[in-house]
Amino acid sequence: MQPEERQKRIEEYLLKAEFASLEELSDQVDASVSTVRRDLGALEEKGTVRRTHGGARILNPKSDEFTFSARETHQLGEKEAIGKACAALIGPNQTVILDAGTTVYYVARHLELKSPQIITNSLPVANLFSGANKAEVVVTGGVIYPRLGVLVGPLAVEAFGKIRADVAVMSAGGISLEGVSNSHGLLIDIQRAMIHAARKIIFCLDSTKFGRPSISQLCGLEVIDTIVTDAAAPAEMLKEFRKHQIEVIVAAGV
Amino acid sequence: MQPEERQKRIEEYLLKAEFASLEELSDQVDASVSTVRRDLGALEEKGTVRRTHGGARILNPKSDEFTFSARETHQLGEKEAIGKACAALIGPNQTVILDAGTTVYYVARHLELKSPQIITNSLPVANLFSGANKAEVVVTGGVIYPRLGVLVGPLAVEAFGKIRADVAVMSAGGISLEGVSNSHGLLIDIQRAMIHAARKIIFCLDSTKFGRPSISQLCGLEVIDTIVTDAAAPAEMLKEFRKHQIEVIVAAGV
DNA sequence: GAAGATTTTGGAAGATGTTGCAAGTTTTTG
DNA sequence: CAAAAACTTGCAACATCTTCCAAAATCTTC
Repeated sequence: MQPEERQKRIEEYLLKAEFASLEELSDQVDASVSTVRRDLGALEEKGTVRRTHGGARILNPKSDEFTFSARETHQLGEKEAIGKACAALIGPNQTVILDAGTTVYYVARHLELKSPQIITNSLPVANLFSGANKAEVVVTGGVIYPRLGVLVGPLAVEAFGKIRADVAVMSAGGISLEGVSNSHGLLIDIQRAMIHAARKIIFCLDSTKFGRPSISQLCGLEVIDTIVTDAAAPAEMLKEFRKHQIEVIVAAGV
Repeated sequence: MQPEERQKRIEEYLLKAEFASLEELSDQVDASVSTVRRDLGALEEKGTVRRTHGGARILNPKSDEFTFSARETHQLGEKEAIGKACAALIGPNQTVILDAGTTVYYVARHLELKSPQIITNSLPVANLFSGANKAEVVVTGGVIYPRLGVLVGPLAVEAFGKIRADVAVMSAGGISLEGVSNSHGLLIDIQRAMIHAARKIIFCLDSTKFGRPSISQLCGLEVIDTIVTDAAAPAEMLKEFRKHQIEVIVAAGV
C-alpha cells in the first residue's frame, strides 16, 4: 500500500476511535510499527494528529458517525482474535455472507484485504466497507432495526433468497447440544435464508455463548460446518461438537 | 488502446478508488507500468491526479455533491439552512424518499422529530436514523458505490419500483432551464425510479448548482414540484422556475 | 500502398525512496 | 530505582523512480 493511502486510513481510523495504539494501527493498515511511527510523524507535521507515547490521538475529533465505537464492546480481545481466525478461513475472491452481530463485525474488519464479494444486512459492516474500494459489497434491503443497525423484514429475506454464496459467517445468541438459538425472533428468518444461500456455514461464537440457549431455535448442529471461538470455551462441549463432524477452531488469545 | 482512452479509464478508476497502485492501474488498462507512469505524469500535468510513491491519488474529487468527507463539505451553513427549510415542508407521518447527496443529508438531520416513514438508498442517511427509534427507515438494497456510500444497482431500482411515497427529497449535480442533471450516470436510473414512486418531488439545490449542467440529463422541469435553495441563487432563474409552476423556497441564511 | 520520419511503448540499469529490523537511549510504571 | 515499554537512529533489503534505448505502432510524404 502507498504511504498516502496508508496515512489516510490511519486518519480515518483515528477519527472513529479517537485514540489508537501503534499496534492497533499497525494491524489496521497492515504495516510494521516502524512504518506507522513514521506515518504518524508525517501526520503530526500536517497537523491532523498528535503523537502520544505508545499511540496517537486525533486532533480534531468529529465523530458523529454511526460506527461500533471500537471501545464499547466487551471481550474486545477475544472478539478480535475470533475475527482474525475466522477471516483466515476465507479465501480471496470468495463470496461471503456476513451476518449482523458484533463478533461478525470483527471478522469483517480483517476481511478488507482479501477483496472478497460481501453480502450483508448489517449497517455497521456496510459502513466499514463503504470507504474501502477493494471489496464489492452488496447490502440487502430492509427496515432498520433500531439500536443494532440490522436490516430486517421481507426485503432482506428476499435478497438472500436470490443469491448464492460460498460462505456465510454467522453469529448467534447461544449454542448448546440441541443447536443454535437467537434472541431476536425477527432475525431468525433472515439467518435461515442466509444459511440456505451459502455452501459453507461458519459460526463465530465467543465463549459466553456456550450452553446458553436463547429464546428462539435457529437451526440444529447438522447445518454447521465450522465454529470459531476463543480459548475460554468449555472443552467438553467443543469435543461434543467435533463428534458431530463440526470443525472447531479456537482462536489464539492476544 | 488509445492513450486518451487509457488515461480516461485511469481517471475513472481513480474516481472510484481514490488511490491506486501502478500495478493495479497497469492491470486495469492492460498496459505496462511504464506507460501508466507516463499517463499519470500527463494527468498530473493536467491537474486531475497526484502522483505518489508507487501509485497515484485522485486530486479533484468530482461533484462534491456526493462525496461525504463530512470534514470538508463546502457551504455548510447554506446546506444547514436548506435542510431546515426543506424539513419544514414535510408533514408528520408522511412517507418520504430521501435521495443520496450531502444536501439531502442535511434535510434528514432535521427530520428526526417528525417520525415519518423514510425510504433511502444512502448509507449516511440510514446511519443517521439507525440509533433513533422514532422513525421507521427502509433501506433499499444495492451495491455500495465506493466512497459515496450510495446503494446502486438493480436491487435499489427494484426497491423503489415496489413502493409509493408521499414526497421525494432529491438532490442533483446541476439545474438549468433545460432541466436537472447529474454527474454520476449510475445514479440516474435510481433517481428516476424515486421520482416515479413519489407523488411530490422536492429538489434541494444549493446556489452553486444553478446554471451548471452536469453530464447526464435526469429529468425536465415539469416533474419538479418544489425547489429549496439558499439566498445566493440567481434571482432571474428562480423567476423562470416560478413561471413553470414550480414552488421556489429560498432558505433564510444563518 | 511503400518507405521513411515520428511517436509511443515496454523494458533495463543505476539512482533514489521506503520499509522493517536491531541496538542503544529515553520514558513510563510499579 | 529497576523493569518494561516505547522511542530514535542507523542500516540492509526491497520497491519504486528516472533515464535511456530498441522495438512496435502510427503518421507523412511520395
